Order: sequence, then C-alpha cells, then structure tokens
Amino acid sequence: MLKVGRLADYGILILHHLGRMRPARLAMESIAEITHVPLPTVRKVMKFLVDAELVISKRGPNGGYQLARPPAQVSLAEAIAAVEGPLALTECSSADGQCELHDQCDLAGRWPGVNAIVLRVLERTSLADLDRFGRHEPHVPPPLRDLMAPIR
Amino acid sequence: MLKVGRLADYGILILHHLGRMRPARLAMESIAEITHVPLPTVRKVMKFLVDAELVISKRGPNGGYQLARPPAQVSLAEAIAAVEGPLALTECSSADGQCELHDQCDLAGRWPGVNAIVLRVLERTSLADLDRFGRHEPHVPPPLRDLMAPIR
DNA sequence: GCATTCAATACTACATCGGTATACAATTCT
DNA sequence: AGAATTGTATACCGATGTAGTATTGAATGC
Repeated sequence: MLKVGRLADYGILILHHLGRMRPARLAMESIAEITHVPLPTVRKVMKFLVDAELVISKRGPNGGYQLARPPAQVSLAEAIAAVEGPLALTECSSADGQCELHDQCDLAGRWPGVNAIVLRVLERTSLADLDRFGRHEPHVPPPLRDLMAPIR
Repeated sequence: MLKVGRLADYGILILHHLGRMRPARLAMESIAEITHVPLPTVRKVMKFLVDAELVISKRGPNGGYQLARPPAQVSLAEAIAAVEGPLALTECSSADGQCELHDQCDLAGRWPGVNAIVLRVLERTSLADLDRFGRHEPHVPPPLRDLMAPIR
C-alpha cells in the first residue's frame, strides 16, 4: 500500500486551495465547506500546517488562514511531513533505528538509499505542479520530466 | 510517514536472502533463524510470496523455498505489492475511487501522476540493486543513477 | 465588551497490523 | 506402507494508530 494517510491527503488538498486563493485569507469554516472535509478534522489538520509554518493564521473577525509561501515553493514532501512527521519508508530508513533486528539485518543501511530517491521525488513536486497534472490524465509529470526522460 | 509495513519489509529481507542462496532451497525454519523473524510470521509472509510467484516452494524432506527469478529481476515494487497489495499513495491513486470526496475534489486525477513516479522508482530497484547500496552509506543509488543525474 | 475566529486538550470508536496457535496436506525416504 | 519432514490454511488476539468529535480557552478587531 505504501500509503499516505488521509489527514495528509486533506492537508495537501487544503494547501492547494489556499494556494489558488493566495494571498487572500480563508476561514476554517469556509475551508471545510469548500473541501467537504468535516470541520473538526479541518481543525486538526490546520494545527499541523500552522506548526510547520506552511500557513499563517490570523484570529478575530476576517481572520483565517493564508498560504505562507507561493504554491511553487511548497513541496509535497513538506506537506506530508507536516501532518505525519518525517518521511520514512521503513523504520530502518530514518537512521535512529528502533528496529531490534538492526544488528543482524543485512539490509540495514540499504533502505535509506531507496528512501532518499522516493523522498526526492516528493521534494521535487510542488503544489503548483499538481495543477499541471491534467485531470484524469494519469501519467504525465511536470518538472520531473527530465527526471523521467531516461525512463520512458 | 509514507511507510511500508513491517511484513513487507520482512518480505524483502527474506527475498534478499533467498537471492543470495539461489538456486539453493531454504526451509522455513532456517529462514526464521537466519533473519531473526519469528517463525509464525515467516509463515504468513511466505504465503504471500508464493501466491505472487516470487518464490517456489517444495514440500517434504529437503523441501523449502527458492527464489523464482534472479534477484536482478525482482523489483521492490513487486515485493511490496506481493505482501501489501497494489501500491497507491492515496485512495485516489488507484483509480477506482473509494473516496467519497472524489467528485468535488479538484485534486482527483492528479494523484495518479505523482503515484506513477514513486512507483517507477520502486520498479526500477531490484533485490540485486540493494547490495550496491553500501552499508550505512545513505544516499547512493545504483541503476537509478542516471535518473538522479539531473538532480544532484 | 462583544462577536468572530483560531488554539489546545482530551476523548472515543474503529480499523489495521503484527504476531500466534492449531490442525491439515503433500512429499520423500526407508 | 508408514513415519518423518516440510509447507498450507484458517482462525484468533491484542496493541497500535488513525480518523473523527467535543469542549473549553485565548486572541483580535470593531
């Protein structure tokens, strides 16, 4: 499955919206309505995004949230990490091994390499890039095109 | 976290071992001892690997498991998928949307693109490639080097 | 000072995952 | 044929983590 949690998915969805609105602010309730994500859940996600300084919040009347940087400067890696913590394919990937097999495992120390590549892909894809992936046009990347060149 | 489950991790560890042994057979109990993965858990993993036809099993005395193909021809993507099912970053990624937001979500149809890239990285890395990642030398890929070229 | 809006904390239900136990079927060797 | 060896199948349990909810508090601006 190799999956990204739903909260992180929501996070990206929300960030993407804020990107299109920028620099306007958007209240939490509006965000919930627009994205169809339940309000209390939005609250939880927003906290992560604020803590990670991906969005700026303002309280009081006409308050709300605002994307901290241009969409092109926010990577999916950051967005996911903001919600779910450091990205790591396995426990081995994140160096400080919690894995009790670590010593006998002859794969230890190899995962980080694989991890680095996947990470880099996510780091190289920004919120703005998402727009260039056409709706329902599955397999066409953007600034990753050069990265793909030797493959396709 | 973007994580790969522990069972899949074990699967890769085991496949890797079988690769080094090939074409010799290895009994389940030996596998458990060598990898330090609990026997009942090995049982579970082996079933997946057999079903996916990544390993060949033989019963009776002197039976055991054998890697079905040369290690260079077994990708991490296959190995992970064998244990955990189809790889998808989000529910959106796998086309047949279970996501009830799908219709209103303006990100639907964009995930598959991202997904495809990550997938391709995993498809391009084989069991044999793992050996070329030096122990505790975090960031050095192998046949993916050309893929990295435009990045580093 | 009052309405509006975000912040923080704690809690619950549920699913998934890792791990275990047990009974069964197939093959080989003698 | 029969015993020993080895994989197969099913069902179960418990811990963990995730998504979602509720409630109360604090800041801002008019």
